[in-house]
Amino acid sequence: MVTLLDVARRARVSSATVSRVLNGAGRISESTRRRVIEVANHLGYQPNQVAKSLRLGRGRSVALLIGDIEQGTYMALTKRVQLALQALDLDLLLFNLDHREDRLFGFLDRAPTMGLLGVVMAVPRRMDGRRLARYAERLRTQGMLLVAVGQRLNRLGVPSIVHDEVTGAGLAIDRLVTGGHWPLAYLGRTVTSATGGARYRGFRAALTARGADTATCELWECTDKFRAEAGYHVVGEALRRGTHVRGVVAMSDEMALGGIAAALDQGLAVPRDIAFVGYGALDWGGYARPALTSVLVNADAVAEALEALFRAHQEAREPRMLTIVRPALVARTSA
Amino acid sequence: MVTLLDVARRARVSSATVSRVLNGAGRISESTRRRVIEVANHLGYQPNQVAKSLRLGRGRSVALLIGDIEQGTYMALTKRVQLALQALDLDLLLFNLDHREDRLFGFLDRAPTMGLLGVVMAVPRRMDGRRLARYAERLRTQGMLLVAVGQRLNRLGVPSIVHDEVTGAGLAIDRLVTGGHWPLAYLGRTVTSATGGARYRGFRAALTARGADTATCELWECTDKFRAEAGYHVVGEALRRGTHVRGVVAMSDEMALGGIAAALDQGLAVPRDIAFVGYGALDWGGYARPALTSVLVNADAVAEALEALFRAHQEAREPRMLTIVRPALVARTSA
DNA sequence: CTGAAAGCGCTTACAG
DNA sequence: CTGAAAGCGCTTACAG
Repeated sequence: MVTLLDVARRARVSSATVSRVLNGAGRISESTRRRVIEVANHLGYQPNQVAKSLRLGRGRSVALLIGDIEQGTYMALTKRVQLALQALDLDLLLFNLDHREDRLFGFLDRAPTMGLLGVVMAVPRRMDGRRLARYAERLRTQGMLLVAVGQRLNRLGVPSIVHDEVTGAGLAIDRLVTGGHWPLAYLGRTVTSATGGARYRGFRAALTARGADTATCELWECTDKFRAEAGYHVVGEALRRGTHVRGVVAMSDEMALGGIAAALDQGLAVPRDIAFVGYGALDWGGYARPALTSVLVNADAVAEALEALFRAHQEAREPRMLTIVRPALVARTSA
Repeated sequence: MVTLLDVARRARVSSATVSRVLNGAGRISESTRRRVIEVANHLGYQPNQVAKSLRLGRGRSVALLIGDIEQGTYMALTKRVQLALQALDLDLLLFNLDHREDRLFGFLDRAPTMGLLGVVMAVPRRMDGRRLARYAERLRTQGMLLVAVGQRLNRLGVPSIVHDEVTGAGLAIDRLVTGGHWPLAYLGRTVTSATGGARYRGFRAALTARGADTATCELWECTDKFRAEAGYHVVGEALRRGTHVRGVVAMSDEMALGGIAAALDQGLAVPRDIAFVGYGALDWGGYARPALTSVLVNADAVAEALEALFRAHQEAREPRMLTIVRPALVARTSA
C-alpha cells in the first residue's frame, strides 16, 4: 500500500502538505498543489480510512439496525438507506437484530468504539426508554448521530422519522368502506411492537375520525413475527370462528398475502367476500392474484429525510427532531 | 471514552501489560491479571476497534457485495451471511451494487484502505475475469479474504461457493415431467448474468441427462432484472404467441409469481394448463395461490461454507477453493 | 505557504 | 513476568 508519506517523499514536501492538498485545507501554492496531485495520481495513492478515522475520531460508516431484514418492508428500506448514504459517500454497516432487545443494546454499547459516524435504528420493538435515552446521550457526546426510523423516539432525544399512521390507516379504511367491505379487522398487532401499536392506534383514530361504529370492528393480534404464516393462521382462525369481518387492514403485505390464502382456502372469494389491504406495497404484491392493494410506505421519503439529517449533522446544524412521512395507497384488486 | 492507558494507570501497570491480559497473550502473573481485569470491568473499558485495526492492519468487518438486495434470494442470503459472521464475531458491511460493474470494481479499488477482513461478492453478473483476478491477487497480498457466492470464480483464485445447478434443475424438471407438464421452458435467463447462464446450462444438462427431446423446449430470455414484472411480461408474450410449453422452470420466485399471474390473467389454470417451479423458496411463496413449488437454495449451507472459509483464513489455513451446495425441492401446488 | 512534531489508541518486538 | 519505546497512517496546532 502506498502511504501519504510515500507521496510526500516523492513530491519533496512534508506529509502535512500532502494532507492539506488532498483535503483542500489551508493555502497551498499552485505549483506544489499540482506536483502533489500528480504524484498521488501516479502512485495511485488512496488514503487509509482506518488511520483517518482514528485521527479524526470518527469514520465514514453508518450502522443500520434492522428488526428483521427478511421482512420486505425493511429490505426496501435498507436499499434506500444505502442509496441515501452512498449519496453522502458513507458506507453502510448492517445489523440484523432479530427482534432481540439485548442485541440492540449490545450494539449500542460497542458503537462508540467502532468509529461510526452514526446509527440508524429501524426497529419496531417497544424498548426501555430510560436506557435508550442514556445511550442516545452517550452517542451524542461522542459526536455520533443516532436516528430512529419507524418509531417516535424524539422525546428521548433521538431524531425520528415516522409514517403518518392515521393517514395510512385512513387510506386503507376508505378504500375498504367505499368498496362496501364492513366491518373491519386490524390484522397483525403484536404486543412487543411499538410500531405495531402506533399503527393500530392510527387505525382506531382514523375509524373514529370517520364517525364509524368501532364496536363491530376487531383486532386480530399476533404473537409471531409479521409474516405470511402468522396472517394465514390468524385469519383462518377468525374465519372458522365465523367472524362478520369483511375488510382487513393488515400490518404488512406478507400478512395480507397469508390472510388472503386463508380466505381462499376456505372457499371465500377475495375481495367479494372479504377484502384485504396490505402495508408496504412490495414489488411482488402486484403479481399475487388477487393483486395486493397496499399502503405505500414511502422509503424514498424516508431516505431523503435521513440524508437531510446526516447532512445537517456534518454541517453541525441542529437536526430536525421529527419528520413525518405521508403514505399513499397503491390500489389493486384485493380491496 | 476510557482508554487502555486509563486502565493501565489505574491498575499500576504498563499499557503493554493491559493489552496482554485483555488479549490473552504472553505469561502474566495471576495477581496482575486479576487486578487488570477488575479495573477494566470497573471502568467499563472497551477497546477502540479503529485503533486496533490500524495497528493490526486489519479489522473485524467483512463487506458483502450484493447484486440487488431487493431480490428475495439475496435478502435471505444477506441474513444468513450476517448470522454466520456474527458467529465469528465479525461485522457486516453491506454494498448494494445495483448490478453495475463499475460499482463492483470501484469498491474493490478502495477495499484495501478500509481495514476489512474480507469481501464476499454475491453478484450474478458476468465480469471481466482478468481484471477481477488482478484485484483478487491484490486483496490476497493485503491478507484479505475474497469469496464469491453464486458464481464459479475459483479459476481466478477466488474461493467460490456455488449451487449445484444441474441437480437443482433436475429437481424442477422431474417434478414437472412427473406431473405431465411438457414441453418445458426456462424463464429468465439474462445475457449479462453469469449465474443465469450457469443455471440455464444446468437446465439443459439435466434435460439431456434424462434423454429428453430438448428440441421442443424453449428459452425465455429477459433483458430486465429478475423480477415479477419481467416474468409477467415474458410469459404473457409467449402465451399470446401460442406456445406449446406446459411447464416453466423460473429463475426466481418473483419471476414464477409474475408468470403465474400472466397465465391466470389469460384464463389458464395453474398447474393444470401450465405449471411453474420457482427458485429460492422464499417464505411468502407458500402463501401465494397456487402456492409456489420452488427449488430451495440452501442459504444455511452457504452461510456454513462461508463460516468455514473465514475460520480457515483466520487460522491461516488454505481455503477450500470450491464448495458446491446441493439444492432441494419445496413441493407445493404450482407444479 | 510550508514543515517538524505531537498524538489518535492500540500491539509487539526488544530488553531486562 | 513486565515495561519503555516504536510505529500503524493519518491530521493539525504551532512556529516560521
